[in-house]
Amino acid sequence: MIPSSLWIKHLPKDWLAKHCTSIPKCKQAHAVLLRAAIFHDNHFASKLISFLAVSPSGDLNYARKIFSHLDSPDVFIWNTMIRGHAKGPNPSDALSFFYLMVHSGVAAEHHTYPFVLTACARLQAPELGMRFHGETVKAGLESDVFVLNSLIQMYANCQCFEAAHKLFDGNPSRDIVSWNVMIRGYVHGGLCQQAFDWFEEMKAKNVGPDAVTVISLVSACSRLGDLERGRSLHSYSSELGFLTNNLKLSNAILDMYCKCGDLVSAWNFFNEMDERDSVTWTTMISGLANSGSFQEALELFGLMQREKVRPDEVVLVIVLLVCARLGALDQGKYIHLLINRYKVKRDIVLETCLVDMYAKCGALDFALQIILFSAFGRVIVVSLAGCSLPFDSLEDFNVVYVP
DNA sequence: CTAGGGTTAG
Repeated sequence: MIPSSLWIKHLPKDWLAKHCTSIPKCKQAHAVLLRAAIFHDNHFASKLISFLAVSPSGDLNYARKIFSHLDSPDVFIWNTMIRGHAKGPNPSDALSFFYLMVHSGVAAEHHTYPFVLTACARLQAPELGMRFHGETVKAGLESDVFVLNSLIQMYANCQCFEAAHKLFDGNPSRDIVSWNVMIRGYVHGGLCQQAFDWFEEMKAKNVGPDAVTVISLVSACSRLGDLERGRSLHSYSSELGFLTNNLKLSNAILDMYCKCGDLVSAWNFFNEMDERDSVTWTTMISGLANSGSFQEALELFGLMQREKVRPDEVVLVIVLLVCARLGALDQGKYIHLLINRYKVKRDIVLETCLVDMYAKCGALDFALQIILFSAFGRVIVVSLAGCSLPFDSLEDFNVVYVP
């Protein structure tokens, strides 16, 4: 048998980095590390962990599992775990990892703070963010542009605009991202006019703006239903060439036309797009559905199928709602079949929509079947329309009205 | 290795 230390030398140096591109491949890499008895080597484990924790097609739980077997993770690995959790569904886990790291004797550094501050921003926890702010000052990191921008973002997203301004005003380290996070914070808090004012000031000062700036402003127009301003941001974007190779901006503009009720412009824009992803399709389909064009929404979903775009849970929710609205049982059953065929993640929203669709289509036996086999125990069926509900708060429940 | 963006029910 080849000694493991020799065997691993035959792997190209970047084998792991290139290899960790999907969950099954990570499992292989994991096995290789175990066999080669280098699983506890931070250098190798960190490649695995960074894919699993940070990549959108990763798996945070798997990353945690691997992490828990490491003897003494270095600061890079800790940062990666904090980063993954800050962006994940439970940002407070990022803070738990931060405290675990500090308690294990590994000191936070300039890479660490942007991640914990992101977690604070998402948790709307400015008091906690202020504590980290203090730590960055003590560590002399406040002028690091990454730390600075994540501090501004944290305050702006928590609607602490005075604190955000204090950091922003006249700060020599600030850049285009500092402007963008301020604007984003205003839009997030519904203060859209302030966001537009900042945009004007930016242009006056010859800073940026870039595609990210425009996305925030376009989404402000969607919220306000401000078609005129949305349209002018659209032409502004094409003039400056922001629309080429920027699906996120294109999707935001498409959504803006839909939310502003201009389905004709939306449809034209959709047809002119040279690249579309599942969000593009979802946005257009939901635009049709929300404007009452239920049949057209289903037809476009059919086209999406023929174009072989994998439906995600969001678009399935929308078409299920359409089926419920139309009482289209056969189409609804077909959507149910697609959910199984594509192994779409069945979250509580999707599950509830399935129950809702079957119930509204009069197929109560199917609706009950879903409830019986549901992984979510809190799906409630209220079997008579108009009856009052015996709960003070519906937050913990998903209620389905059966007509 | 790091910061900022779009779609989601009842």
